[in-house]
Amino acid sequence: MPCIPPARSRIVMDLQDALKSLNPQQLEAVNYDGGPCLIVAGAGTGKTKTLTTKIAKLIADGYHPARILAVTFTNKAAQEMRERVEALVPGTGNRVWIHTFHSFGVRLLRQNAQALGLSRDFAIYDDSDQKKVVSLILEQMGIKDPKKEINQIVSLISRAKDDMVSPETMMQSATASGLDFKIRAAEVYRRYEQKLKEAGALDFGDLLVKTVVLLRDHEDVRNYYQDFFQYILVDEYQDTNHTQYLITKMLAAKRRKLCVVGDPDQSIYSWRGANIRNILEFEKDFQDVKTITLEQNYRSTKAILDASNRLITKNKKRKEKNLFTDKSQGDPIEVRELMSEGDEARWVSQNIKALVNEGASLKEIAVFYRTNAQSRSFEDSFRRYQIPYRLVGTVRFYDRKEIKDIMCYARMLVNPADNVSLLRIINTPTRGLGKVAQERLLEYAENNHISLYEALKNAAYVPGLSSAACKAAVKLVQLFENWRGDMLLTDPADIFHKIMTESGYMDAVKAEMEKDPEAESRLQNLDALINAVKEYEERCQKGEKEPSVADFLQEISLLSGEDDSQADENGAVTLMTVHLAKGLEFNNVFVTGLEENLFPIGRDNEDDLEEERRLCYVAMTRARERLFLTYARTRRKFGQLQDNLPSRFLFESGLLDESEVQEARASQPRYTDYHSRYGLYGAGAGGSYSGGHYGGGYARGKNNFGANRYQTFEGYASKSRFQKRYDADGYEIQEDDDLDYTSSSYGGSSGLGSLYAKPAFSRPAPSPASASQEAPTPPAQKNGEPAVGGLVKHGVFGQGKIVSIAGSGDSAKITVLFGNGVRRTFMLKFAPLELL
DNA sequence: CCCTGCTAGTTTTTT
DNA sequence: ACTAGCAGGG
Repeated sequence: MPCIPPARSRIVMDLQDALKSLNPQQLEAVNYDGGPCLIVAGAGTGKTKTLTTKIAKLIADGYHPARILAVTFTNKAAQEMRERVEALVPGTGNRVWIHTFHSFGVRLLRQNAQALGLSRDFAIYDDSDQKKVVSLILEQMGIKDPKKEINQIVSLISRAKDDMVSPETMMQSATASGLDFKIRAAEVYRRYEQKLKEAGALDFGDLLVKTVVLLRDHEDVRNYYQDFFQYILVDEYQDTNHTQYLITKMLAAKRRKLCVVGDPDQSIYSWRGANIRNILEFEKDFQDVKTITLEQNYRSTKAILDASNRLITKNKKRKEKNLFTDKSQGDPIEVRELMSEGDEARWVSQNIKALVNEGASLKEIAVFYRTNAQSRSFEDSFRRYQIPYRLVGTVRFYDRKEIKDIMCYARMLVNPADNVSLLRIINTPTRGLGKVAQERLLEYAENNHISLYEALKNAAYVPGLSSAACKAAVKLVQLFENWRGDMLLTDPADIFHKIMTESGYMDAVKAEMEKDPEAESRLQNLDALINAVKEYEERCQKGEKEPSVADFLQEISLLSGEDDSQADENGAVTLMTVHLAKGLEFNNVFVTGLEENLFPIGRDNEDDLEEERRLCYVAMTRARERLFLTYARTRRKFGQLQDNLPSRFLFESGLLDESEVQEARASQPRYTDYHSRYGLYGAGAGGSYSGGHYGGGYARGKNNFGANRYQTFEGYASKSRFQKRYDADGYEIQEDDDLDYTSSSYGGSSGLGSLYAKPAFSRPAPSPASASQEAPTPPAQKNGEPAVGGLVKHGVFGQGKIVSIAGSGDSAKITVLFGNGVRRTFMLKFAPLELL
């Protein structure tokens, strides 16, 4: 966890020491034990420390650890809080209820599944599952082009749930609006709820909605928890949504022992349904609120704090608050204009190198950007400069294909009605239940109001199902029934292992490795999954609960990327979106892409702009010592080159001066001019340039070559202390000119079609050019039966030897090793081979 | 069943 | 610019 350097977090402090180390406001927050309490904690003001100390103090004062509820924003934050409480009051860390709202919901819903008519082992659908459901519904509704609407509708449904809007209510307002799309969306929502119910599944939103319903409609349950929780603490309150607000309010209604902590200036999740009003109006929502503001910042230098403060005061809708620090002024903040995103990445890389030379540790360096897409240029550049990095929050472990596949098998075991999961793996690995068979089965299930799995069981009665498919179905059902029996006898890790092997999945991956060595990582991931299950089992042992597949599934479905990326954070630069940076801190921070239309990203109303500003504020306030801000004058978006202006946030924070920029730009040639002068641009590129009339060049490269050289001209509104580090000729980094000719074709008008100019080191083409000119070859099996070891001829690949023949009938496959080393597998019935 | 080539969507952020 | 997902052909 980068937010607390290990050296510091390992200091074991007892409660008395901790109390002594607090400032008066923090101490007041810790000691206050009256009614509802709002702690407005600015960036870097020791919020987590205050919260954990407060929990420890409550316990010391006689509150029962197991009857304190602390809600955090992420699982990772929950974990951290747990550790810190444990350090302060040993033996209690695992007893306090420390959860995210979602995992708290899971816990409550499991405990009270009966009251809601819910299975304890409900499945949890993530957004890809949601999408799948919506797409099935749209298909059923006969929408012609369903793909277009899926994302929009999923998002509408999720937002509706955040606000406790039912399908019926949504339909009413849709009808009132008269908009076709809205009416359709409301109808999809209704069917969606139906489908989830049938599948015994809850989506993320449901975890909160059902919790509200449970507490609201079941007086006994409500009473029980209102009494049970003696104290409730909610962190990151500025990012709570309406359902979370309702849960908080209901739980705290009786005892009124509620403490919420947050910073309105760091509210950055409105797009996910978070409602900043929750914190702004806390004092109206609850009577006799005690408000404590933490304003002393212990994190950043004065320079950093001042610039951040200047920026955030440009927001109109905020609670007045003025952070101050005892720290020194520190190094000036560096703002740097670069010509392109490639340049930006390169500049950042060079500065990272410089920082490291000065003794900085890589793990104390972070690069932030507004959109995930921006990570790419940094990754490229870091690889060239050999800077180790870790990318946070992109592909989650549990989102990887092979993991999801196996998880879907497991989900089917726990919950046979889970159609979405079954659809995913019904033919993975391929077992003869292809598209047609799936359609028949789905149709049958739909007509008879049974689950897909039931249909599979009744395969023999499904009209139109081929006998082969029927056999395959019986086999698959047998697999599932066997595993289900095994679940009673053996532990989850063993079940997962059985799934992987007995389903044929392992073999399929291994077979894939023959062709594609990359597949090996999939095997490793599967191995990692088994390990994860084993770790889970150990956790259960410690917590003295019985491990089960169902429980494991629920636990991991709430994990995000950061939660399981603890691997190898030592000695690596951190790359992440600004959103993920919330709550973290680093000695050295680069905030990149500070351009209009990117950061702030194009949003059209004042509220959205204010949120972008808060986002920038969050980014800047992550830095302890050094802060670097960069923007690129041109950037590629959707493959189009765009000219951008520096972000208004640079001006608002007083770090850049309008006139400074204009002056510098007036005296400098434009980027595109430069290229035209050097004739680097080919005809194909012209269209994408603002000028649009540069012709006559040769190739269209990625052109950072030119951009890099350009830096020798100098003279921008640069305040870089590092600018002199460029070599006099600007060529210093030999390998960094990504002028590659592979990425683009010669101008379309040249008539060369798809011929690419490959660099010398590219892989040799598998098919000889001469062969590709030949006419299609006649079908196979002209003369007798093929046999292993026999010789064949292929129109493109030439002569080859039969390596293996697998399967029989229509699905028989033949693998041939050709003279040029190419190995190919064909369907025997289609193979364009001639027996020799 | 597997490969290829084409198209469309992506790029705002995610518990 | 890049990719995933597909239709169509072998």
